[in-house]
Amino acid sequence: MGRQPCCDKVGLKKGPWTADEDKKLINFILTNGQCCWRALPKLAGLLRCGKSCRLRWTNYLRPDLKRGLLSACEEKLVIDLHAQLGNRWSKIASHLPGRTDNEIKNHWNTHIKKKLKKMGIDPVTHQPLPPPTAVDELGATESTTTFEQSTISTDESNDDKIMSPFESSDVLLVNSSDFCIDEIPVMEPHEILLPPSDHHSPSCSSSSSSSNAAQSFQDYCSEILNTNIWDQEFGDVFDLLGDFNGKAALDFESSLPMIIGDEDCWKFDVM
DNA sequence: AACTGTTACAACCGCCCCCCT
DNA sequence: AAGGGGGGCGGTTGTAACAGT
Repeated sequence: MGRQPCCDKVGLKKGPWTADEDKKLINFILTNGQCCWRALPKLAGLLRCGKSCRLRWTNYLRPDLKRGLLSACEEKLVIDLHAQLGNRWSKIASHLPGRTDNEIKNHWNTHIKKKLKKMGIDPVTHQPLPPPTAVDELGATESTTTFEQSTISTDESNDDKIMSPFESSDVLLVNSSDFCIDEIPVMEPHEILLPPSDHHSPSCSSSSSSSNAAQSFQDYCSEILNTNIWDQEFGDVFDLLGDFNGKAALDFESSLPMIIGDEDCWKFDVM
């Protein structure tokens, strides 16, 4: 009855990952690349289920992740994309390189929802909220409107028809090979390119040329593993990775915007 | 200083989709 | 064409950190 669990949960560890587990996971992927997640924990010597490993890697350990709060421009983009895509966080994340669906979802639930409500905008429908009723003021009712009830279709087949907010006179820089989280390739460690380690600029700051950014993941991880980073904040470590360093662009597939650049390049009036 | 409430986010759960056989 | 398995996705939970009293 029902489907088998993704793994035999007996004896498997749950909860927060330790530095040692992280190290094992990174070491394994560094050596072997991403392979079958189900088999990975055993091969890597981890008492975790494959799913947990995948999540840990994609949401936290992946070297191309940006850390820290979403910038104002990213936030605007998220709101705009949410208006068009609804809660399809992975789709939204694919337009923000270095951000994960989980991160965006969390940020939406903890920050943006409240901001929109304060502004009198329904975070579900993106329409102006009706004036609060007495019942609302007692906090007894929460909006029960679902995204499906809104005017925006969530039908997958309509993805192509999504209106770009940048249809007018915006200058768009388009690069079809731009990184897209939705399409994380199975990479060998040597295929992962990183910015130089002296790149410490904060998010959305103007930053230096990326032309010298080629450093293999292998080199990078070796550096990390040799410098006892496991005693440090992970954020400090992956800050080495810097941030994206280019322009805002239009994603070919969906005609939706995606950030590939710094804030100065963000010329779109999203709201 | 101690306690309580709130916030933020990492991690888990279960369903769904897609690919392979 | 059907069934099964792996991976992806969105919703939810747990908990640490922080703020307020």
